[in-house]
Amino acid sequence: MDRTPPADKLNSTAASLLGFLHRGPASGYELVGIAEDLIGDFWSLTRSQVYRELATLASRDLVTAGPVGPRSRRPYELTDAGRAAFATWLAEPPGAEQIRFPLLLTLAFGTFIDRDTLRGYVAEHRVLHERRLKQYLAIADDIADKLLRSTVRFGIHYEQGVLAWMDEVAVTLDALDAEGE
Amino acid sequence: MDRTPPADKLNSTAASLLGFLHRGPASGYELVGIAEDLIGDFWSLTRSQVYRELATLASRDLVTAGPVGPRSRRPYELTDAGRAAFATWLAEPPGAEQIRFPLLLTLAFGTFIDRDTLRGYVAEHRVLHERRLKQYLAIADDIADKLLRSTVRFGIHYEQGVLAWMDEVAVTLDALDAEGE
DNA sequence: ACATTGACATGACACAGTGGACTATGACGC
DNA sequence: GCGTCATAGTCCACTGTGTCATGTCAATGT
Repeated sequence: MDRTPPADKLNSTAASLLGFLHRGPASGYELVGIAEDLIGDFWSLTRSQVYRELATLASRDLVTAGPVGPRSRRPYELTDAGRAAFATWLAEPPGAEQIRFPLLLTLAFGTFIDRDTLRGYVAEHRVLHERRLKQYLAIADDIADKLLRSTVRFGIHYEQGVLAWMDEVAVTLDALDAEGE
Repeated sequence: MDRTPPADKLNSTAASLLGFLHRGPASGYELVGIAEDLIGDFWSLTRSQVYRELATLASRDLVTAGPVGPRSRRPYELTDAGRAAFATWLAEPPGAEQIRFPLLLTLAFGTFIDRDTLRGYVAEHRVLHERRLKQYLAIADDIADKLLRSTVRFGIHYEQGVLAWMDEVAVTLDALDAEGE
């Protein structure tokens, strides 16, 4: 039997860390911030996971840990092996998105809830999505990197879709009330 | 100090299981199938998690495990306590959606990839989203429950947004090629 | 009758990802 | 000097995902 070579695949968090480190050395805390800034709403890095992965990456020599700096901040730097591993990872086609949208679940159970409560839930989410859309629109044109800008453009299309859908839901809820009369 | 009462909060998988069990007794396998059918693309239940949660729910008497049936299938049934716990959970406003979209991450790292590869990634995803949109459109009008239908309507708005965005990305990629000339 | 195949069904496990609690450090205002 | 707050890292429990192993039953061919 051919024994499978180690392969040492990167998980997606590790891969994105290597990616962000191309911008220069950064600490775990900064990396979380960078990811949040750049595509926070469509790609999450959590602190715990980041620090764990950095430790693992360091042990694999894909990054090197610098000396602890000012605020006990420890910068990590990409190694050549790290660059190579990232390039390999990038060559794989990205997987499908995953979405978990509790509001949709709640709506699916809508028969168990009174309509005003549902309306309230939708309204609460609506303000959130309006805020996001507004913010995306505000920053999109200032992003120099066209591809990075297109990720924000995704956000714009997404939020517009969500808002249009919410309008529709409002109409549906009213229609149900009218029927129930 | 007021000691916090146990509260015994449900996680969202457990809650959705209780919700789906309102339709009648079902086994773990069936529950996964039901969830998949009803809102599969925007709410995931994985088998492992479902079986774990069913065991936990049973130990809390929120469901009762029936005798193992035909294909070693074990049906679970909602108890009154389960119904109550579900009602309590429903009264909490649903949290924000979370989305992890690897393609966006890849795009954010677009400077490290040649444009044709990117185009290929986008094209691959495109067929997937076209297929989904088509399917949602095909079934939406046949869903009797208006609220359930609105979850599919979400899918329609979402996929339309994604497709419009992909068109935009294609233009952006072409523009970058033209510049690079 | 009996083996083969394949859909159905459960479970075990390892790993990835999340969220909260906790500690410590240093900048800043007072 | 002292409190406060953002910064920064660590730990831990739990939730969620993906894969593998095992078993069940029906249909099919021989």
